Amino acid sequence: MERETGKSGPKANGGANTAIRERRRQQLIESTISSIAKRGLSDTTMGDVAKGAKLSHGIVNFHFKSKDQLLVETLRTVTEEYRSVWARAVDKAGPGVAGKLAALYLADLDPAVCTRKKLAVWHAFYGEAKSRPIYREICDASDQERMDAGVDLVRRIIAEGGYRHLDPEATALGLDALTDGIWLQVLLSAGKFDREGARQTVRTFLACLFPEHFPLVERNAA
Amino acid sequence: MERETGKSGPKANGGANTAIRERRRQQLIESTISSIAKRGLSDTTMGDVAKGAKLSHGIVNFHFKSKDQLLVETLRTVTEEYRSVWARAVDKAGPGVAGKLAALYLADLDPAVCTRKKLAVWHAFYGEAKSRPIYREICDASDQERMDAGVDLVRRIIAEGGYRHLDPEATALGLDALTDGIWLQVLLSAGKFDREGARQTVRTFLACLFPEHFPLVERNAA
DNA sequence: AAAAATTGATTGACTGTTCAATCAGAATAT
DNA sequence: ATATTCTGATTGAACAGTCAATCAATTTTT
Repeated sequence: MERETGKSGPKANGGANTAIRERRRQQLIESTISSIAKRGLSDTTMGDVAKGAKLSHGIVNFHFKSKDQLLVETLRTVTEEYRSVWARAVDKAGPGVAGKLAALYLADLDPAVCTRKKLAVWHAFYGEAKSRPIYREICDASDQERMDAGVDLVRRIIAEGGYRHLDPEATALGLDALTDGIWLQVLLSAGKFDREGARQTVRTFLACLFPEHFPLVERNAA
Repeated sequence: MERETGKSGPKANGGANTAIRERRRQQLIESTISSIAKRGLSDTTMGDVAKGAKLSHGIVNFHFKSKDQLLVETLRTVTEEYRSVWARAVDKAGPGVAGKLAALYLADLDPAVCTRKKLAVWHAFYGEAKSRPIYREICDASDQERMDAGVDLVRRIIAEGGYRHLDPEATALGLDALTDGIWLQVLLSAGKFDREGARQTVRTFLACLFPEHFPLVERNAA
């Protein structure tokens, strides 16, 4: 039955129902995130994922070649989301270096990425990064990009403020470590995370590093 | 070699050869650490552990009631080791507050704890902390103790230096985050970790926070 | 002789993957 | 328009493999 002749064109049904396909994939990835956050990576089964997405058992392997691929794409999704959050934050910040710098490092505390659910996913993969090089590759690209952005801004603020005692790479690495560490505290703290407090801490550290750019506000002896 | 005769009492052979028993347990825990670091937590099997310890597969369940218990005791061991490292470091440091403070936070970079193997173990458990409350309990005790020590020292150094703009809890939390974040970088960096550089970074942050206590050395424009 | 360790086998539960059958919706043909 | 055909999406069951745990018989160590 010659169907592909005529208007259908070459890719005919190749991109058949891409809409529903993509929605299902998103749905399953979302369910994977939830399951990892709730049960951990090792206790997340294909059945859990399917059930969480309110789909049948066998469907996961229809949309994803294997469990491994599902996990990889889940990590990729979360990573990409994070990347876009900090990139947009830096972009939105004013033209000043200090503002951009603060935006970059405070972006880690954005409610869109700084939730226990998301952080549980990150760290679940971190725990296996050593045995699964692919996990590292995915994160590395994002991390490197952010690190470069940080070093660039730090270098510029050092030039502006004459902070001769600071090394750009080391300082950016330290600020990176600071926010990563705060993430860990969010993950391990039993829900009682003070976001505003964390933002204040980051600002204080920035103020101590770059006093010419960030005002050191006297605290009330509360 | 009077073992269970005489004084052993009622539990007779219950605690028969405690020495060798304890050595085997340590041996198996050590193997568990290596396996987690190499394969990740979810791919670590009882067989792997036994093989790594060069013991037979049936023996693991002889020394540990279950796999879960083995994992818990592994985490406990690593945690305890860490605790003793920083406690000793603070103790050994001179009487000055600044020295103790530096010792506390630099202890995280001690080669005894700051190895990818050990850090992989930590983070493997972190990834499942949410679903396994027992993991959190073990870490929490240690973390709280260290946090208290940090807050105490920070509070004293603030008093000494009149750093009125710093909040003790927030600052200690930030320094904690800094070293935790460096750990993460060690774990994810492909082996090329610069320990001395990390120590320098920590010192620089301390110097910016407490300039009266830590000299801010001018860097050579390298 | 008693404790510790080994070996091999076995059980039961669980999991990722495959697959035949069915469904739903749109395109095609009548 | 109606019937027919096609195809991707979905289901549920079955399969094959793995793993933790247990056990009995045996050997080694102390």
